[in-house]
Amino acid sequence: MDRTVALSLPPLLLGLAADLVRGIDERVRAQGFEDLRPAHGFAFVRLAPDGAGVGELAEHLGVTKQAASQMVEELVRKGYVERRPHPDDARARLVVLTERGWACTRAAEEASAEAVRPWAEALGEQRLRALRDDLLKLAPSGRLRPIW
Amino acid sequence: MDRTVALSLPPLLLGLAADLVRGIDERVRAQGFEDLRPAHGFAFVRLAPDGAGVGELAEHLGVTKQAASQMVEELVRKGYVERRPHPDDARARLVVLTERGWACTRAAEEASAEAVRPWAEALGEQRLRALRDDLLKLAPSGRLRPIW
DNA sequence: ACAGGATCGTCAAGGAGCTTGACCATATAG
DNA sequence: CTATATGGTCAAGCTCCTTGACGATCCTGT
Repeated sequence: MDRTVALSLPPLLLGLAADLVRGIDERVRAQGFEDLRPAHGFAFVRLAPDGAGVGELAEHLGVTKQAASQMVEELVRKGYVERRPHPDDARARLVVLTERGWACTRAAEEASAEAVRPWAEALGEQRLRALRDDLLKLAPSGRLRPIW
Repeated sequence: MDRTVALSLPPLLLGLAADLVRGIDERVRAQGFEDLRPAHGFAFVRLAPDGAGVGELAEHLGVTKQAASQMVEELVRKGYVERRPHPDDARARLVVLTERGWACTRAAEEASAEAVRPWAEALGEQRLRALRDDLLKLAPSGRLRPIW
């Protein structure tokens, strides 16, 4: 395969990803959530549906349980989540979003849509959909972790 | 524009970017460069052509001069770069790759090509080229910085 | 029923990588 | 030829992550 094409992809993709993260982060902060960083957004993704345990959150973020526990402690202190006793397991605790946590999640969703909007203008709806389909085929793992 | 498409793009793109970084990093390390992290690769990108000053490197990475200076110090200690006096400015120093630095750069290039190879198989050469063209239109800024 | 081991989560200490603030040396402008 | 701007470093501190140790609760085999 064409090596020139192959070698041009990583910088383009990583640059675009960095721009995207920055764009979303700025908008979310502008909505009044200035005490949050992008990493917190990745946590919310896991916590949003039904809550999760600290271990599950750690697995999702790709960090140790201790690190996840510390992040939860921070989010509790800032009022975005709360720890509840797990219904079936007295060892475990279920970390769930508070109302403020949900408000932030909605703001992040809106921010994402706005950050992507210029792409629709640049590519057209059709190619944007094709882009989505292509990315879907490349099957990224569920893990959303800031590795670099 | 279709909100569903818009909202599906960020996780896909970020997940793929994370996978890509991990894939390249693993291959580079496997080639014997175990004392380097992805962030060093971004530095090499800026240093490779003709070297650069600490300030320029800092700008490229999106960190303070002090942070860039510390990274240079680390790379000097590990033998990947060296500091030379700047020909025209006695204040400045030119940071350039050593032979080992160039070897690593070549290894990273090869690693990138290999990490992308599965994409060509999944999409076909034509759509991969279209993907490249689309990403090019979305004009990411030159900055390659791990923000999240 | 219960001993042995696995699992959930936290506490504590330490380290890597970044920041801010202060500072020299040199370059450039008025 | 002072006055200010710029390139780079030194030092201290902060943030987020890690490893290690631990108590509490669960599960499994006998």
